[in-house]
Amino acid sequence: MSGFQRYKKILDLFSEERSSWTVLEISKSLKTPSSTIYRIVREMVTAEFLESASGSYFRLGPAFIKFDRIINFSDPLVRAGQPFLKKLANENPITSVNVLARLYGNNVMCVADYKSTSFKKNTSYQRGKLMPLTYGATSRAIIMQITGKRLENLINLENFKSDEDKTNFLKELKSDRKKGYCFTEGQVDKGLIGFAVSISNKKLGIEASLSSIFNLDDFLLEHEPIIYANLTTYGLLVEKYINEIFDDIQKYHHETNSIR
Amino acid sequence: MSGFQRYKKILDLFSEERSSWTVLEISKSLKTPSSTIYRIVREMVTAEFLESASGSYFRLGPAFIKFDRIINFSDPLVRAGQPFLKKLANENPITSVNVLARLYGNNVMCVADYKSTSFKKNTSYQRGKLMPLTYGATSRAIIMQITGKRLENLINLENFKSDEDKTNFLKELKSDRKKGYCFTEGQVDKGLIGFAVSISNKKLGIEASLSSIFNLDDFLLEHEPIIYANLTTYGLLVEKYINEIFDDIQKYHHETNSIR
DNA sequence: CAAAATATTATCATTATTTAATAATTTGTT
DNA sequence: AACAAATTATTAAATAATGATAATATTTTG
Repeated sequence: MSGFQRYKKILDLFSEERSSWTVLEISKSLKTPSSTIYRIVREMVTAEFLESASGSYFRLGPAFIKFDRIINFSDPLVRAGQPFLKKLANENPITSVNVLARLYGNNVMCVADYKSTSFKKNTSYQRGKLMPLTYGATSRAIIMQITGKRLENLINLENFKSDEDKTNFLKELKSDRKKGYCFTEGQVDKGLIGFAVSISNKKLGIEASLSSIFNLDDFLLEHEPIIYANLTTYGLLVEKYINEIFDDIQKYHHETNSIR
Repeated sequence: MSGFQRYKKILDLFSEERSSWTVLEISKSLKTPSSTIYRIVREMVTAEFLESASGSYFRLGPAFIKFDRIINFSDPLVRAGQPFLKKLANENPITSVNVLARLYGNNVMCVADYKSTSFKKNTSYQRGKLMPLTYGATSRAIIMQITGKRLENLINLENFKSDEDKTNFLKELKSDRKKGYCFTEGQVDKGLIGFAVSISNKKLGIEASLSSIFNLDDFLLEHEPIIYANLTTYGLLVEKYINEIFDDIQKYHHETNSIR
């Protein structure tokens, strides 16, 4: 274990389910002597990536909150899309959760969410949550942008029950790509349905989606056209704003570089 | 530059104002050969602490969003306090921003915030934001819990304009400690006033505060008793819930340890 | 579409850091 | 105060990082 991995392995132990660890527990878990872990943990506490809690336990430190905030205020997708989520929620015909998600490596991650105040159920769609790659409209609207070798590689990482399932998935992907939007029912959370459109920006390397999630019970067929119209309109708006933000960044970098 | 510092120094370059850097820029800024930076950046991209953007720029990666989420769902202060912020906002006599903040090392950091929907002004009180140590009620309600040598050390890190300023600050701190709450006017944002109470849990090493921030223009003297009553009530409730969460954690650790 | 310019990765001898066993110290608890 | 647990300090040996340079990739441009 060397380089950044040394630190990453420790951080990866911390989860929602198990959010505090003692040095001895880490040491056992990573099969590394405690004197080594003590030194590494001390370093990370100094850097505020860990902090000591009660009873010789340690937990994740404030550095993550700080950097998350910086991303939230500077990530082009979040900056461009966040303000529209609430509007989308208000214009949807029924109560909804509205989500911006992105491809990160081999995962789909939700980067912003807005739930109508009257939406009751707990959902899996929350900022920071990793989503399954091949389930749900949110993810599908992202993968359907990807083609060729890269799509193949991504898909091969997933465990399909059978070859038939895989072929089916690819077929649906193709038809969704043609339609320009995705719809799925109960694939992520039971009793919920999702609609999604793609969002992308080649220059910024953004492969994302905008989606609205509804209670199946609330849904009537007549809502469908309004939902699609909203998603399409706001999807285009988000892409437009991403472009504007991209231009701003370009301009800024140009300026700061010419000053030197 | 060695150990975790090697990585931290790079991450610390990224800010709200300057959220993307090229390897060459990093290399210049840290006075380190680019071949070295290329290697380190590659490591961090693999670990998702950085990600490559367009035009050979890099920005902060999704790992921060993921870990922030884990903190948000597991930090005892956030878990205990978050749900009350909205209630506090609704019960306050005038529109408000309500904030949970914590001492982290030598800084005060806002860890959760809820703004009444009708609150118009932009404020400095947002999750992840570092607050000045000696300005504002939010910070003061935290520092007033600290005494002796530790208080001295903290205070000495701050630049007071004069010795008189420092003595004054300490005097006010003492009187606030007696009263049990803090009030300040326009110290952080112009035109805003803040009220705060302390929140602490010795076992968990939490030194925090709960505060409500109002527009000076909205404020009438008759609001004061209600504001204090709300803050005090909810402050105690938050402490109670922190204790319950602490007991849960204890129990969980006891169980998982005895299984082994 | 080829050539020039940039960006990125690979190589490797040198230098510096990390490791982990053990001892020493500090901290917390009855 | 006495004990146990947690943490830090000290080492030689093992390992990894550095940075100058060369080799590729990738973009940009004429």
